[in-house]
Amino acid sequence: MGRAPCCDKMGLKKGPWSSEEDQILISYVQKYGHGNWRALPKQAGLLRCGKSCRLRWINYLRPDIKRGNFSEEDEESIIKLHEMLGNRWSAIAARLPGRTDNEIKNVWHTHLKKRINKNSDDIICKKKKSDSKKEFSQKRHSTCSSTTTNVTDQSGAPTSSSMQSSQPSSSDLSSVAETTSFAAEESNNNVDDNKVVVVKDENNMERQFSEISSNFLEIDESFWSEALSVENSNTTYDPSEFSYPFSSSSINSVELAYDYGTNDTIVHDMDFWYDVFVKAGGSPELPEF
DNA sequence: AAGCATGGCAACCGCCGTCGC
DNA sequence: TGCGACGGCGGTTGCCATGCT
Repeated sequence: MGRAPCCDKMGLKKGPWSSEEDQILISYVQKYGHGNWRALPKQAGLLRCGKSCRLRWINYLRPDIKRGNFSEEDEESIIKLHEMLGNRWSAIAARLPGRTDNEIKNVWHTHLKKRINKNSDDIICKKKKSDSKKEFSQKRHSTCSSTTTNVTDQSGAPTSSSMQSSQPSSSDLSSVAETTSFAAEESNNNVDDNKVVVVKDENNMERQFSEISSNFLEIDESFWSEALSVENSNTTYDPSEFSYPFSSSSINSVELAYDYGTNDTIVHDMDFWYDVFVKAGGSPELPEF
């Protein structure tokens, strides 16, 4: 069953590309483009399969390829992106202009994975930081004013009441961020995992965030760096491409990642989320970019 | 200097999703 | 609706360079 690999065709060359082959491919693509990879080698006079041509072009011959060693910043970006996206090399590459998925994958396996393991001590430190954030979150219950309501969905998924349909336009986001404020009172000072914070924006529109402290702990540097990357991409993002929320039970994450969960998803300005996060009791020391 | 081990990286393989017929 | 062609992706392989003994 299944299609035979295209390179199984008789007479097709495999292995490293010669400079002559490279030149043929480059000049052909520059002249005619690469509308059909399978047909390309035949038309260009290359004894390669289309897949091989495509790979060679994408990973090596493309004019916008940034060659050379990865900078420290690049490597940090990869580590953070991998933390958020996992082994989705193409998604990571899309956020690093000029770098290919193959290159990033290689760098990860040869350098960064080892570095991560080596830095496991740092992860422990990060955990301690999260613990202090939790402490901060609990402490604020005695000082921060807000209203709370019960979350009714047993699965932990956002309830319909917490997924509001009214959405600000993208252009409104900055102003919303500046003026978001808490509703005036808190009915219960105890930490209760079934409560949500109700935040009102400048239009007096209620916006709900759960107070499940463990969910708050998921909103760490990774969240902010991903939010930043989404913001910098300057496009409407695809929720499926966004690693937050990790699960439907992460009510805060849902609320943060989606603009109240409608189909017309809008990404809030990161300042907005930071404002909400801090006002909701997140450590003001975070994020650290 | 020779042989072996290890690392780095280009390229390949096979699976999957999408699209057109 | 089913099927094949195709592109894209992630995992893996294998070659070559370098380091070590």
